[in-house]
Amino acid sequence: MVQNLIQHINGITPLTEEEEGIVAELVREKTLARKQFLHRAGEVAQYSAFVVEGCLRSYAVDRNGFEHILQFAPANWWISDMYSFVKNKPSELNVDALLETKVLLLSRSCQVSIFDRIPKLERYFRILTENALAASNHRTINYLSLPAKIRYEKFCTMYPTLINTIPQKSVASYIGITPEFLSKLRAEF
Amino acid sequence: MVQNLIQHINGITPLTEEEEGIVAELVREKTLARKQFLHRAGEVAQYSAFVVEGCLRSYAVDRNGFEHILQFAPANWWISDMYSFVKNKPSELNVDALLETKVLLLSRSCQVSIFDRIPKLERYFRILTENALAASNHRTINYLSLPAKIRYEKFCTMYPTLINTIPQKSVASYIGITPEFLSKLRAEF
DNA sequence: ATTTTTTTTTAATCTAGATTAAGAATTGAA
DNA sequence: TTCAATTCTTAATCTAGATTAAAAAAAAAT
Repeated sequence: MVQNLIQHINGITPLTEEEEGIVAELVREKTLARKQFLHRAGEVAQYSAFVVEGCLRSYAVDRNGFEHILQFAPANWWISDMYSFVKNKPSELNVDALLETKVLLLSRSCQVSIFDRIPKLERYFRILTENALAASNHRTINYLSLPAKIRYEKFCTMYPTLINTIPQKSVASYIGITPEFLSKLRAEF
Repeated sequence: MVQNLIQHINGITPLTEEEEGIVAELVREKTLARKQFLHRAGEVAQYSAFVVEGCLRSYAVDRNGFEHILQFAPANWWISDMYSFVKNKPSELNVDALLETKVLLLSRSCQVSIFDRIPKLERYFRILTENALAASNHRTINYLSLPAKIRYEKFCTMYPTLINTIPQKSVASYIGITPEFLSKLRAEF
C-alpha cells in the first residue's frame, strides 16, 4: 500500500530510505466501500487521500439536489477538498467512493509539519499542485469554448480507463450536461 | 515597484533582509501599454508576472475567433500560462494588458533555481498555487451549478474593483456568456 | 435466482442563452 | 475638438441542451 505512494513520490522527488520511513509513518491506510464518504459538505476536510486502488470523486450538490463532479481520483491520484483542507474551513464538497477503494490518508497538520523536516515533500506537493492547477485551467477553457459533444470526446481520450469503470451519468456530471443529453450524444456515435 | 512584491511575500513567508535583496535581483521591471502582449498562444511562457499596478488578463481564442478569459490579474496578483510555464511547452493562452500595467517578471529558471537557495520562496509559491487551485475549483463548481445571472452577481461581489475598470464584455467572457446576453441580464437589474 | 435499486435510453416539449443585425453611446487617438 | 474605433443596448429569431415522463436494461442486494 504505502509502497505505491513512495514510488509516486520517488518519481518526482527521490527520497532517502530514512525519508521513506517517515512518510510511511505519516499516512494511515483505509478501505472505503462503494458509496462510502471520505468527506461531507459542511465539515472541515481533515485529510487528503492518495488512491492506491479504486476510484474516488469529489462533487457539489446544488440547490436543486443535482450533483456536479469536480474531480475523479483513480489510482495514484490525490484528492481532497482543497479549499477546506488548506483554509481549515467547512466547504461545499463531498468526497466519496465510486468503487471499493483503498486509500492512504494524510492530515493537513501532518502534511504541514513534515514540510520543515523534509523539504522535498514540500516540493512534491508544490509540483502536484502546479500540475493540478494547469489541468484545472485547461478544463475551464474547454468548458468555456467547446460544445458538449467535443467535451465528451476529449473526456474519453483523456480518461480512457474511467469510461469503462464509472457510470455514464458521472461522466455527464463532470462535463456539465444531463445524463439524458449524454445518452442522446452517444446515440449519434 | 519591487517593494510591493516583497511586502506580498512577507505577508505569507517573512524574509530576511538578505533574502529580500536576492528577490529584488531576480525580477525584472516592465511596463506594458494597454493591449500589449506579455505572452502569445503558441509560444512557451518564459515569465510569470506579478502585477504592481494596472490589470492583465489571460485568455484563449476558440476556433470561431471568440475570446474566453481564464484569469484577471489586478495589483498584487501573479499571472502566467501555468501549463506552458511549468511544462516548458507552447500552450493555448494569450496574456495581455487591459490597462497600462506595471509588472515584475520572474523567469521559470530563476524561480526553480531560487527554491534551493530560499526554501521560503518554494513555500510562498506552494501556498499561492494551493489558493489558486481552490479558487479555480470554486469557479468550476459555480460554472457547473449556477445560471448566468447568479454567476454575474457573484462576479460583482467577488471583484468589485474590476467591474468599474474593465469592459463589460470582458466580464461576459469570464463568466461564460455573450456580451449581448450580459447586457440583457443587466437590463433586468 | 429473484427482487430491488440504479442506470440508460427514447421521445416530446421547453428554455436559457446564442446569433444576427442595427443603432446608440463611449472611448481613444490624432 | 473631431473622427474612428470600440463597446453597449435592443430586439427578433434560433438552437444546444434541459426538463419531464416512461420504459428498458443493467447491476446490486438478498
